[in-house]
Amino acid sequence: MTPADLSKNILLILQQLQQQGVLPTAELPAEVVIERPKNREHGDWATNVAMQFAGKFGMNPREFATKLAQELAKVTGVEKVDIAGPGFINITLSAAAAGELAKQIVEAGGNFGKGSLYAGLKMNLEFVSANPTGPIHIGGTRWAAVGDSLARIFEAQGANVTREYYFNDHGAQIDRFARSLLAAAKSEPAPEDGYSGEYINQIAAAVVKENPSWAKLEDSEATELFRAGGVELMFGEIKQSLKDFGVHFDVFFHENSLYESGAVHKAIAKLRDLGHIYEQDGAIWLRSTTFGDDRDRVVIKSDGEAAYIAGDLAYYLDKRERGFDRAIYMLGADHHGYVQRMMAMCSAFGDEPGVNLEILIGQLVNLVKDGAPVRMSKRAGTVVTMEDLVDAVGVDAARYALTRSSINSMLDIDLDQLSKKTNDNPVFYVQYAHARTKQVANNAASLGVETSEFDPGLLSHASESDLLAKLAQFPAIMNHAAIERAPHLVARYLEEVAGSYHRWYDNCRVTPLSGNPVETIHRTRLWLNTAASVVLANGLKVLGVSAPERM
RNA sequence: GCGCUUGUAGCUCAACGGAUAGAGCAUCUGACUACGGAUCAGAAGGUUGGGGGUUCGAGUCCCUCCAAGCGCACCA
Repeated sequence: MTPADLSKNILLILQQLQQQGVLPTAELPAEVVIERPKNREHGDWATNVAMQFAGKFGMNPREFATKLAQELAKVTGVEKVDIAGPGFINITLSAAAAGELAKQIVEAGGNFGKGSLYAGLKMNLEFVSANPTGPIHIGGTRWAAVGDSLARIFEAQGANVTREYYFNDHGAQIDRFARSLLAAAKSEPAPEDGYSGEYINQIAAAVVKENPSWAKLEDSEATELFRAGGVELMFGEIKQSLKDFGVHFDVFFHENSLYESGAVHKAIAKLRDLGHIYEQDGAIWLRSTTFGDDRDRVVIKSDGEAAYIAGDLAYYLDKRERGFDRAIYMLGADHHGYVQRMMAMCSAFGDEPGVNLEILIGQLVNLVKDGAPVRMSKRAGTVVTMEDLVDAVGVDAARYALTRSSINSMLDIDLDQLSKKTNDNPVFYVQYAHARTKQVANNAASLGVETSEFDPGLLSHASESDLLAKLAQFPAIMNHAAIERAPHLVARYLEEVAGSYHRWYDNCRVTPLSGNPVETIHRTRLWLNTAASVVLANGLKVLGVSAPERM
């Protein structure tokens, strides 16, 4: 008996009561929410359905709750139903009904926690998309961790997810990058608005090595040489970093390709046909104010060059033409000003904002040293890259730390904390719980405890009831995390599971004390131990964190 | 000035509009001749930034004020 089962049962009972005329006909709730009460005395599960819907039936909540409770108490596996406060319905399950779940989880294995919320939906999730003018720094690293987890969460709901990275390899910043490389090759100071740093020197040297005759070229040709070579090297480095971080992208999309293929002009032509393009002051404009933007946007500048948004138009159209039902962009808070114009663009194409196009804004990562914020600066040596972070704490700790907070909150990364390699990351708490499940299983095997028996009624200790209830919530957590686009919910949940598991371990032995016989209860607990193992492993996988057998 | 996000324990952060606001770290006190002590039990720690409002019920929704980060281009 899981919370989902309870929910279904309650809906069924409400329908029956209506048919019997006990309840008046009124629209039934689409879903009955079952919660785990914070207070143990309130039973195993609780629902507030009476308070939320009694009004619609013209009844007071307690009266409604009483009628529902009478029927609910008859359901097999339900031991006790109480009505509390303004109309909470508190449900206590029999130990056997609750314990049944251990076996279900073990049998579901890697599938436990999956759902069908987005079955068949083609999603394009674009994240990181850091400019290829330098290595990925800590901010982009956050999106790498969160975005990949989110993709896994969507996939667990049946979505077909394409992870995509957009390389801004077109336009002025790449020009600056190319000129910076050329300057470095000539041992000249970096251009005023250019890039500098050790990595620029290294890339320049690498391009020089590949093209020994570069110095004979005109500056314009040499710049092209350095552009192509530099961008290529940067791509390679970024891809390698992402791979080392455990993040796989299905598509690396090059902005430049939109210009080379004519997709930009095609997109503008389409908008022109739709009547949303006009000309003024020598420039081509998108009338985005029609769709809620606070001003119209220049698409082609008066000098004939495309504005940045031109690429975005073509890129979005390209995604839709590739068959994606939903294009999700993950952007940093410094880009939140784009949301309105992007949504306007979506509308202009005749699509539905928020459905076909969704933009997730995440807050930036702050660097902190000695309690004071520091600005990332190459000269001051305070740039923290993805590689730096991984070198300092490892992939598991890095991904976990970046994923366990809501993207709506700013994250402080403490430089000293990083270099200390401390044990205060909760990931170790969770991983240790998983390792423990494996060690317990090993001990059980060597002492001849097997899964040949399962008597769920024996899982009656308070810590077992607590652990079972916690495990039962995993599918709901995964569903919620998908709807809210919030991978941190999974991390927080795992910490709770780990806590429940550790407490259970402390109270209930899977292997008998030496000299004592193996009994049914030990064999039954082995199922629960494996169930905990399954949930911890499935959850850690969603976060891209390893589930070690020993630490 | 306008907009987006945030403000919760000493610190980092949780909490579908639900009951006594929770974890980890840090602090203090206990627990292995018992499946790994990277653990557990317990203590302490809060006017959820201030003030109004909505309702059976508000950290959560609305208004307002305060504070912080970010953004308001024919830059990318």
